[in-house]
Amino acid sequence: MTTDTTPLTHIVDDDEAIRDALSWLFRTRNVPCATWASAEDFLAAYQEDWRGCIVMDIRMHGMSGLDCSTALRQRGSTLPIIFITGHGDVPMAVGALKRGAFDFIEKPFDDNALVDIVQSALDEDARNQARRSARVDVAARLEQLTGREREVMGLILAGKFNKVIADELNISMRTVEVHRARVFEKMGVRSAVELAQQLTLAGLYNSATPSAE
Amino acid sequence: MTTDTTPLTHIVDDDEAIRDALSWLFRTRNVPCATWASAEDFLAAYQEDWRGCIVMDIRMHGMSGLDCSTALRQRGSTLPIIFITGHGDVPMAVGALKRGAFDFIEKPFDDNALVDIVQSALDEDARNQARRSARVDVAARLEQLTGREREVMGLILAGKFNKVIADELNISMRTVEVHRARVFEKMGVRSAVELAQQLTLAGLYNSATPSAE
DNA sequence: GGCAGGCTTGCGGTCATCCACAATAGCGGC
DNA sequence: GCCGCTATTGTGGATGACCGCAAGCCTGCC
Repeated sequence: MTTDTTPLTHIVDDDEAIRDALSWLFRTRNVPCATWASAEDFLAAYQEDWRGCIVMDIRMHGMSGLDCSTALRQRGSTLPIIFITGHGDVPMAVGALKRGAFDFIEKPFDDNALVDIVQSALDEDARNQARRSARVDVAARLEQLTGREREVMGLILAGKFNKVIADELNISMRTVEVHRARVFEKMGVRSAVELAQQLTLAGLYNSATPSAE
Repeated sequence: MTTDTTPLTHIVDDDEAIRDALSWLFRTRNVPCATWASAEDFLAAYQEDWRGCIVMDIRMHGMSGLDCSTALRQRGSTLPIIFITGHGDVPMAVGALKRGAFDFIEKPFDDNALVDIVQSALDEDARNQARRSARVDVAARLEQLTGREREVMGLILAGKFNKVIADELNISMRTVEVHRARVFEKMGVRSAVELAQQLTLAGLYNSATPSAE
């Protein structure tokens, strides 16, 4: 678990008046927040393990909000982004949402509505982080496996007996047993069932389960 | 597999001129389509196993497109819906997309762009159907299980030994073995590993896998 | 009352898994 | 050359999974 960061609502806007207004709004509602005067500033500071959400103007001097969101996604971020715009149109809103924005609202907006949206964005991020950390954890464990162990694991998940695995890899059953034990140990599970659940949940293993029938 | 229906693009609009125009457009592009003069007509005819997508005006006499989509979702439909509007605004578009609409475009629209959107909607539906049919299949198998069998299955997926299961249910090991065999048989798998994969993939089992550590 | 379906159990045997103990061998780095 | 890591194999035994055969009990339904 590398999560030591508190959820923060990041305000990204090149208009100081807006930053101050939003900042004040969130603080009075007990929503921790930080402000950034440009997309560039925010991107420069951004760390992978940040949690929370982003409230960002779509039109700014320099990098636009849309470009900023694209850059974030490329860096693997899943932080929910709420776009704010003064002169938005339908295609822009649709494009932003289809690219994964959390919401898209127009100025002037209702304070209460925005706070509600931010709250649900924070909730979504919390859910994402839970799934994500599970995936990262499993991925890290997979990294520790040696090549042979990975091979054996694949055959275990294909439901094959140690005997068959030994045959396919042209090694003895005993060796398979050793690899198998190491796989379980390194993956932190105590049975093939747990292994299957862990990998299937994390979506890190595409078993070619031969559907019966 | 109950899928015997061909993917159809359903045009729902109360303006006959639009219906004719869209219908002509799709036919000339080899996209099979059907037309409906109102949301009510469409809903009355709609069947669970329909595939394809929906191109619907958001503002119509009688039931609106948004209400129609809500009704469809309540009936379990996941058909991608593309909204078309003459006088849409940003909040309306955002609302529609956040409720699961596939796209939201304004009139006048570009023919080629619409056909492209419909194509990707059809693709998405095909993907959804694949996932869905797997889920439905597994759900049907789960239905066949008796209460006791479901209980035993839960404990198997929790990674417990037959001995422990027998203990917890206050029955003999032999009985557990019988149930276990029936579970595998009815679920169409040949091992606990396959069972775990199938259920985890279908998302129909929330294993309280005690994370090692 | 009889029949079907579900839940239960025992016996005995085969096959698979898991593990401790013990050992050989290649490879890259200090 | 020694060390650490990985891959390899063997023996033997404890434990668990799976199966065929056989059978008793209870409940709901015709």
